[in-house]
Amino acid sequence: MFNKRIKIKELLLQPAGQKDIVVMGWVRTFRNNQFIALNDGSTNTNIQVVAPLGQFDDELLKRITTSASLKITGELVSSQGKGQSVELVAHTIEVLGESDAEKYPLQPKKHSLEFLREIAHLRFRTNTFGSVFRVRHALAFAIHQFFHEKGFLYMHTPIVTASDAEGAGEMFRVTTLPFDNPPRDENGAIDFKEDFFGRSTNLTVSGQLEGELGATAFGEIYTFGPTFRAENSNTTRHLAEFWMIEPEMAFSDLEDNMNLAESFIKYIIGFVMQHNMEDLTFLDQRLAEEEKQLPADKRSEMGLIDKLRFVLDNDFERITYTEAIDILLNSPAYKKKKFQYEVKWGIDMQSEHERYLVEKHFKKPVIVTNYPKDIKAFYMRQNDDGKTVAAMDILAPGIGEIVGGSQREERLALLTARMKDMHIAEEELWWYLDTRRFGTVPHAGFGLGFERMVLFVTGMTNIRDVIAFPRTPKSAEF
RNA sequence: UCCUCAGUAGCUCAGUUGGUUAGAGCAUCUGACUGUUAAUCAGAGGGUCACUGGUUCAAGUCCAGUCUGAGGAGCCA
Repeated sequence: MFNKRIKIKELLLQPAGQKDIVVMGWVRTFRNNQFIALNDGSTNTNIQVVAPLGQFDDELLKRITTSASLKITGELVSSQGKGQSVELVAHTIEVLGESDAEKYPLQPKKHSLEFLREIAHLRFRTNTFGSVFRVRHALAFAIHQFFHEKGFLYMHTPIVTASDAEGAGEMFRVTTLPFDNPPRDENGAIDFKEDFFGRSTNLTVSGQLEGELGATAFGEIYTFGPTFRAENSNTTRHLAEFWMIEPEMAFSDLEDNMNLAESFIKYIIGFVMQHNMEDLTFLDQRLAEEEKQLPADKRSEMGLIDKLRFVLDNDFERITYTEAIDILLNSPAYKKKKFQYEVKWGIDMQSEHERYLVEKHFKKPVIVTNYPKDIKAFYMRQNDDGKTVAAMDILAPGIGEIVGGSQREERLALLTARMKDMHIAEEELWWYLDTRRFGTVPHAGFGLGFERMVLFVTGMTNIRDVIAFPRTPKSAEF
C-alpha cells in the first residue's frame, strides 16, 4: 500500500517525539535551501519540513520548487524556530511530481482574485480558496445533516425537464437534433417529436414542482442539486449553473416555512462556526485586509465572524410587504429622493430598496412576507385579502435575496384559475395538479441559492469565487 | 441586455501635451549566505503594449470597431 500518510491537520496536533511519520503534499515555499512549507489541503497551516544541510544532495533540493509534490518521512520534533511549535525533520524526501518554477503560474505572493479565476484549476492551492472550499464542503454536509435530523427525505429531482411552467428564467435547451438541418413540421417549425425525448426539453430551473410531488407523499423532502438559468446576467451574484436547496413540507403554512428557513440558516452557520473556525478566522482576516482598501463608508460594520455570530444570536426581522413599503415611504432616503426607482404598493422591490431595509433600517436578515400576487409565481397561495399571496423572501446583508419561498396554493379551483390568468396550460402540468386532486394538503417550501449562502458565510464578494468552476455568460473553461 | 471603467513582462502596476532603445516592485534564473517564516544580499534574462483598421513624418499614447475582464443595473437564487 502506497498511502500510510498522516494528514497535516492531524499531524499538527500531535506531540513532538514521534518517529517514522509520513506526510505528502505540495510545496508552498522552500526557504533557505532547508525549510519546506508543505501543504496537503487539509488545513491552511503548513507543516514545516526541515531538510538538514548536507543530508540531501543538491540535485534533489533543486527539484523542490513551488507546488512540487513530495513524500516525506521523518521525525516530528519541537521546533527551534518561532513560527510553529512542531516541525518534521526529514529522513527521506521523494519528489512525486516536479513543478517547473518558470512555468507554474502561482507564486509565493498575493494574487488578484480575477487572475486566480483564470487559473481556476490551480486556485485551490491557495489559502483563500482552500478555506472557501472547505467551508463550502462543511455547509453542504451540514445541510444534509440538518434535514436528515428533521426527518426530511433527500429527493433527486430531474436535471432534464420538459416543463417550463415555473417561469423562473430563460432555459438551456437539451436536444440531439442537428443544428444545420433540423426536422421540420408542416408549418416549418422545428419538429421536436423527432428529438431524443420526443418533445422539447431543457435543463431544470428548479426542482420545486417535482419536490411538491414528493412532499405530498413523504411529508417532508428536500432537494439539493444543480440548477441552470440561461439569463444573460453579469453580476457578482449570478451563475448560469448553480446549486439550489429546495425543501418542501406537507401540512405546513407560511409561518412553519419561515421557522424552517430561519432555523436552517442558523443551523448551517452554527455548524461551520463549530467545525471550521480556523478557515473562518483566515477569511475574517482576509476580508478585513480587503476592506482596508475601501473608503470608510463602504466597509462592513462587523467583521465576518462577528456577523455570523450576530445572525446566530438574533431573530430575523419578520415584516409584511405592506409594512416594508411603509418603512421605505417613511424613510429619510425616500424623503431625500435617494431612491432611483419609484416606491409604491405593488412594485417589485429593487435592489436599492431591499438593501435599505436590510443594511440601513434593520441591519440584520429580514423576512418579507405577503407580496402582491401580480409579482409572484402562479403556485403561491392566495391570501384572503384577494391582493396578496403567502410568499416570503429572506434578504441578507450584502447578498440580497438568499431565500425565496411560499405556502403553495393547495386549492385546485383557485390554482387553475390563477394558471388561466397567467396563460399557463393545464395540460402541461396535469401531473402537478393531480396532487391537488387526490388528497391535497396545505404545504409550503422555499429555495435557497447555495452559492449565495457560501458567499455570505465566507465573506467573499463574487459568486464566481465560491464555486469550483463557474459558468457565466461567455465563460465555461475547465 | 444596458451603463461605467479597464486591458503594457509570469503577477501587480507606472509610462507626461503623440517624439530616440517601453520602466519599477514582486516572481523566475545564476551566485553568495545558511534556523528560515512571502528569508536576505548581488547580478541576469524576460515585451506581438488585447485584436483589427484608421489619422499622422511619427501611435503604448489619438479615433472607430471587435474581443476579454471588472463594477453597477435589470432578471433572479
